[in-house]
Amino acid sequence: MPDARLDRVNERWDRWAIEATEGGGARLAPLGDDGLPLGGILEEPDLTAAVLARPHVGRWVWRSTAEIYPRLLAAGARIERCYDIEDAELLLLGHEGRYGEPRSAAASWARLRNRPVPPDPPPRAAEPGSQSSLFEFEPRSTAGLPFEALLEVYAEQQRRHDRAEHPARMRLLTASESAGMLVAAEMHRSGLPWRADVHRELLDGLLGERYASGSPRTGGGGEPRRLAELTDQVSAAFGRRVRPDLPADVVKAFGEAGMRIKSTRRWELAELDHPAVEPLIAYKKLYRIWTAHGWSWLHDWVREGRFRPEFTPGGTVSGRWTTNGGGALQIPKVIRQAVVADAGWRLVVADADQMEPRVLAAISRDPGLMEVAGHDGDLYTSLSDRAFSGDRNHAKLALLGAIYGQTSGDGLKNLAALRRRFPLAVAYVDDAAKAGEEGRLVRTWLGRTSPPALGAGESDEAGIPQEAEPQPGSSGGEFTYGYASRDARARGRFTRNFVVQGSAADWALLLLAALRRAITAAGLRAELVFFQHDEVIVHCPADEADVVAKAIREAGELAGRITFGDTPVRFPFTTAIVERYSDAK
DNA sequence: CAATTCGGGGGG
DNA sequence: CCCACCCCCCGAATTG
Repeated sequence: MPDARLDRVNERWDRWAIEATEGGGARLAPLGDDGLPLGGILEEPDLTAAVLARPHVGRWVWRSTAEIYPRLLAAGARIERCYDIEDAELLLLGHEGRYGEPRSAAASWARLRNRPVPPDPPPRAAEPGSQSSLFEFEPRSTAGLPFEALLEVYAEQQRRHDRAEHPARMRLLTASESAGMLVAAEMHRSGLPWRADVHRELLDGLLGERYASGSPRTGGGGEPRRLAELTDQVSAAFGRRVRPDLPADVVKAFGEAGMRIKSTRRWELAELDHPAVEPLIAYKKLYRIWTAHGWSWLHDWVREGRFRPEFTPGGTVSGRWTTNGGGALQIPKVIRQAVVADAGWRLVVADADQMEPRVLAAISRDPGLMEVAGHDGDLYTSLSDRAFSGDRNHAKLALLGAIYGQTSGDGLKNLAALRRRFPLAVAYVDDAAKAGEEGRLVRTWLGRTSPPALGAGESDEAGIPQEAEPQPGSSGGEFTYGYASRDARARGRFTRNFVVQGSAADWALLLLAALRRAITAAGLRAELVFFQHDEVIVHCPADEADVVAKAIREAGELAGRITFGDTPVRFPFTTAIVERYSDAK
């Protein structure tokens, strides 16, 4: 029971730790500036009621958002901010160069106390069509760790932020990724509006009806008529039965026709002059839709007019999100016709314009590139006017080449022009590449840190130029390019791209947080329903659409200032207010 | 037999 | 000379 002192802090303090207890209750404690509990620990019988009774709490500190927030949402308790201890642990470990150590709160506490560190539990697979992690309703929300121990872990994490290279940025990183966790849970709950009837019509039109018999995987029907026809056309072109879905068979068939190919990739087939090419390419496109986004996918993933993928903020090393199940970040363009707003509602589809080049301008502080990125207009056009005599495509390729680490082709010439005009920008990514080649770590603007090179740490070679490795099957005496081995160069391309892609992901977290807050503050019915690297979709009543579009643009600019500080770089969006996702752009 | 790898395609 | 970066998902082939 709360004593009088706790009742007082209840009113005054805005940071509380909380955990769910067995039977739907909660354990909670107000925290001081040092992250330590101010007084005792409270126990209350109803988790949701405990949260709803404390609207003054500005930040809820908990072990895992994915574990606790879905049930709060289900009970109608949206919260403003949280701090996700296990997510922060992952970011802090990375920053400390301890990538790969277990990130559970239990592991963190064990390290604190010099006890045996438990390995992380294996990630569970997504459950098709699940409303949320409802089957996790009761289980081990405390994960075997006493609440007091969890609080110790949190307090120590606060001190670890202080020791980061840029403490304020690191705090912003963990806070914004925690906000991302809230957004992820809320998007899962809202779901992307999905018209199964439209999807089915689409499939019937593209693939034709299904013949009887066939693998259940493909929706209880056999191979669709259109695929069977294309298989016949391919076979006719070769003069024998050929299975288009078996690369080995296709390679062999072309060989028999006197055409040697290394693979059956689309671009390679497109080079060939042969009657089988056209039906083959058509087959591949449709086959992909059939297997990955066909009737079976629809059955597995769409419930009651919504597609509810599980979003994982920071799911990739660079900080980009992943989704778990359903392939939500790879929805083919043609399938987007099935994403339709509810009656009287709209989809506001917003795409950040040339996000990565703008981020490079912001992080490198290159004066010329900041100038180019300081306008809302097309960045590549503006770039080409300055340095590529008006050739937009050359400008674009050069910039992307610099960001990706292009090593050959026409882009290299253009890269030289880029280097002359934007020396700081190119130096920024070159430095990141050099760090990677030398086995050093690099960080995003906010402090997300690259994983170490494989075998780094055991080797004394970090920082020492390595010899090129002989190619398998080569006769030795391999020509060496610069100093770095093939692996080191690959790593250089990775770290080069990491600082840009990752800093863009930093910005995207702030964008989502700002947008979420703006929607709430304006009291809109709008819901964030989709996020894909540089693109957001908000589902809202038609009369809110203009306000939402404006809120997105403002959130983009705000995210730019919060993430990168004082910068002239703009972060504009292309927004479309549509009823169907496929009508955007 | 299940688990892993390969080849191909989808997204940014 | 490595022939750009980050991913997910599928079926077939291969491996344990």
